[in-house]
Formats: sequence, structure tokens, C-alpha cells
Amino acid sequence: MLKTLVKRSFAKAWHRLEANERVNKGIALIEVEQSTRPEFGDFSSSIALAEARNTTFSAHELATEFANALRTDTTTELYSRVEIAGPGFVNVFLAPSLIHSALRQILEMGNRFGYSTIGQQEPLQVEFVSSNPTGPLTVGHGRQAVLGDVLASLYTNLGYEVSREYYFNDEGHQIDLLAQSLWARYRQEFGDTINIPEQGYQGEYIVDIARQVVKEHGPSFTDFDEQTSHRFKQDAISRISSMIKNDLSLLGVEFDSWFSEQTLHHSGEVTAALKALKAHDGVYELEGAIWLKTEENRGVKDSVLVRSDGRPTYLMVDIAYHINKHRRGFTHVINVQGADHQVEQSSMQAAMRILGYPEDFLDYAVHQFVSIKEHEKTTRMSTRAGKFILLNDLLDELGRNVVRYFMAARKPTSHLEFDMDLARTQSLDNPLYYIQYAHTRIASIFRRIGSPAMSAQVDLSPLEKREELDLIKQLDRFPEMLQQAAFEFSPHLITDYALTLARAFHAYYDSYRVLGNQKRLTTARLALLRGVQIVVHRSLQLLGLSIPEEM
RNA sequence: GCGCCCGUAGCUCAGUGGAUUAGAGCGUCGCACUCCGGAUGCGAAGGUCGGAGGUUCGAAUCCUCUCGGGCGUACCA
Repeated sequence: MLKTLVKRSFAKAWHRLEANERVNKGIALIEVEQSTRPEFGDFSSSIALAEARNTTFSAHELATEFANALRTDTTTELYSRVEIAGPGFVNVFLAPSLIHSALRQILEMGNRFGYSTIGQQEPLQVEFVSSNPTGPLTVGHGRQAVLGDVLASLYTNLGYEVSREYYFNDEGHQIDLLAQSLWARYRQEFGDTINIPEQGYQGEYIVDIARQVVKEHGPSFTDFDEQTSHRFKQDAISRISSMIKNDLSLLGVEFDSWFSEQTLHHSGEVTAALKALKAHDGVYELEGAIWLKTEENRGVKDSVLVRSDGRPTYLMVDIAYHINKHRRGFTHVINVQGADHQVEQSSMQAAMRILGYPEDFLDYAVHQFVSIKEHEKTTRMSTRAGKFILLNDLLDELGRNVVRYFMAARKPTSHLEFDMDLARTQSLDNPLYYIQYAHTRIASIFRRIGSPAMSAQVDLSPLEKREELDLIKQLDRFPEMLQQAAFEFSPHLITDYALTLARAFHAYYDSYRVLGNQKRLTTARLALLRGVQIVVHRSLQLLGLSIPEEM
């Protein structure tokens, strides 16, 4: 990577500068950044400005010294020019041959470009969606599904051994309510006036399920006894979870494992988890309940683990679940969750601390909510009231690619306003198609010439236009951007990057002709297009979007 | 009250310490096709980066206060 090379050379030059007695030794942080304007070169450093105070030089004098140190480094031929500008910036202009070598590397790597081995195959789990099987997925879940799925791909790309998991709350109060709601709807089919419980589920889908039960079993369930309750529970769960799986699959999201909450209860892991917390002095009793000591973390008060009637809370079970994850050998766990789970996140982190797990074991990728804007009206989601826009409806109308793109293109910590009218009427002006079109145009030119294999040995020296060198520099940034997107839980960096790259490509392609009489030039430009194609391909792939050859 | 997130162009959003032109898409207005796919390109108009202080050589970006919006603040899950 170009930046790495530059940074290394800067560090070396700075090291030599430290021989000067007017400079303090060994504390400078070498910062290199990509220049924002062409006249500032390719990379620049403000190190002289930041470090002048640790020397007896002025910032400008220090920059001069530093620039000289860079220029006299004869071991490399990185720069065509080194300049000082403004109050003390040092700007370097890369030699074209160096930039060409970056493209050569991309051609050599092909579709492996951007992969990294940082993760060293460490087992990492991404847990996401994990919606209760009490109703179909909403657009909010859709955002989480896309976020989790892309993060999982990103970490795979960084060399982690990634597993996607869905945690299934198939036990507890909400499930009881679900069964009761289904029972009420079932009896209503026979004209009985049984009401849905106050906090129960009102959605139309419960009616559909009730009708199916009627169809299969008739009026045979006359009382809501233990057996019927159990039956309705399992029936509702299995039907709703297959709805959920179906929606996810339409979105292109596949899980490696589905973890059932019931298993934690049956295996005794919940009890064991409580015991472990007790052994670490992490709990206390008050008013007949057992509480977790959260040490007033981020303004969050202590939470109940075991109710006074002896039943464990959701948090208690969740702690057992995380112990289970740790035992399964995951060294990193990323939980993707909505912003409404803040308290749980703090409590869980506290529990992990109490149990002595490493600080980096558990991370939360938090995302804000989604609202749908349609005809100037904004609708918010609420599952229980039965008023929500279903992910399924969105997929039906817009298709997997558009939905995934819109969900991924926003910074997760920002509220996402999904503009239906825009998504519909402008689907042809959609940025997604603009990116895909870049790939298509390149695919088309290679089809036309019979798609010869592109050798990395090709002579790239004819690539001397500023647009060509800029394109290569953009391609070269790809791996670094991917790392940032992964570590900052920010898939939108990929969509931003891809859009910028596509723009640069379209502009270039419009003003320079690739196929021509000059063989060397044509070959070199084809190599450049291949490089762009590789990176666009990889971007779309990581986002889970289709990569069209034709549109 | 307390905690977290957000406030940047008409709309939807990037940018979270760097250089007297703060970016993109959509929308508006104008221009460019005998040419590798026009799902394209070029240009224009449009912003005191919610407000006020502060830190710094340097602030949309960091700190404090403040105004506005969202989400929490359950012996719900």
C-alpha cells in the first residue's frame, strides 16, 4: 500500500532527524494523510507543526529540515517532489512508477485484493437480528440484518473465522402472550368472544396462523389447558420462525447457527451462570430478588437477575448465553443491536468484567432506528400494536439489492429515514445502479475485445494522465478503507467509497478513449480498467449486492 | 432529572483536528451524443456546519454550557 510505504519513509527520515540535538528523541507520532488538493501533493504530513514545540526550531525550520531528510534518502525512489507549504506542511508527490506498482499489485491479487490476515483465523461471532419469534420482521430488523451480514463479511475478509448467529427467544413471558393471542384468535374463528390479552399480539398474521390451525385441527382445542398452551406455543413459534427465515433469505442473509434460549434453561446453564457470578462476588440480594452489581456504569443502575418469585430475568439468561459463547471458543463476539437495548449492553459488559473475560471479548454494534417516509408522512414501528411496515413488503416492492443498498448506505448511528417515494420513483437514478453500471461498462469492453487475461507484467508506463494516476491511488486505498469499515462497524464507508470510485471511473471513461491504435497505451488502459473492475466487484460482493455483467 | 444517539445545501446524508473554494446523491437551471453501453459526462445556483464560549499554530471535528429532535431510564423481552 502506498500510504504504508510513505509512512515508513517518513519514520525513517524522522529518525535521522533525531540525531540533531535540537530535536527531542523518540516521541513523535508519524502521521501521514492523503492530500485533499492536488497542489498539496499525494500525501502530506503535519508532523513539523505538531513537533516544533519539542525542538528549538520553528515549525517552518523543522519542516525544512524534515524535507531535506526525505530528499536525501537515496535508498528509495518514492517521490518526484518534496515540498514545504503553508505554516509547515510537508507535501510529497509520488513518482508515477511507484503508483504504477500499486496497480500491478492489484492485478496480481485479482479478486483476492483487499483480503487481509490480521484476524489470524481467530473465531469471531456476529450475533444479529435475534428477533423474538412473535412476529414477522420489520424494516428495522432489515437494517440490522444488513448491518450484521456486511460486518460478518468484512471480518471474514480480514481473516477472522466468522460465524453468524441468531439467538432465538423461544421461552418466557412474551411467548406465553403469543400463545394466548393465538388461542384468542383461534376461538374467535368459532365465534367465541375471547379477547387478546392486554399486552398481547394484535397483528393480522396471528389471524392467518389461527386459520391454519383451524384448517388442520378443526375445533378440537376447547380449553386452554397446559397441553394446548404448549401446543399453541410450539406451533406459533415454528410458523413464525419460518416466516422470519424466509424474509432473511429473500434479503440474502443466511445464518450459520440458530441458538435456542430453551436449551440454556434445560441444560442448567442459567443456574450455573448465577453460581459463577456469585463466586465472583458479582451479585447481592435485596427485597427477595438477586441483583447484578453494575457499578453505576454509564448511569445505568443495578439490574435484577432473579425475580423475587425465583424466575430468572432475560438478562440472567443472556449472561448464561454469553458464557456459552465464550465456552464455544469465540475470542471476539460482536452483538448487533438497536439503540433501545442500551441498558442491557451496559449490564452485560459489567457481567463480563465481573466474570473476568478480556475487555475485547464483547462488542456492541449499535444502530439507530428506521422510519418509513411515504407521501410526506413518517411512520414509526411498533410490533405489539400490529402497526409496522414489514421487511417482506419492502423486499417485494424494491427487491433485495435496493433494500440492502439503502440499509447499508447510512451510518449506523444515524437515524435512517427510508423514503419510499424516492426509492420507488427514482429507482433508476439510484446510486446502486450507478456503481453497478461502472462494472457493466468495463465488463462490456472486455467482452468486445474477447476478454484476454490481464497479465500483471503489462507495461503501465503509458498511464501518465492525472486522472489515471488518481484512479490508481483510489484503488490503492481500498484495503485500508475495509479495515476502517470493519473496526468502526461502518459499512456505509464501502458504499461511499464505491460511489466515489464509480464517479471517477465514469468521468475518466467519458474523456479518454481506451480502445485505440496505440497498442501500448490501449493495453495499459485496459489494465487500469481491470483494476477498477476488481475493486468494484469486491465492493459489491462485500455488500452482498449483485455484480452484473450486463444491465 | 440522568444516560446514549442525532442536528452540515431545498430534501436525504458523508466528512469527527489540518491548509482563506466544507463534499455527494436527489431536486432546480444550462451545456455535451457520426465515438468503447446516455442507467453517462461537464457546468451553474444553493450552506455564518443549531447557538454561545473555550482549548489549539489550526475546530464542522475536541471541551463546557445552551437550544431542538430521537431512544432508553421495568422484578418486559
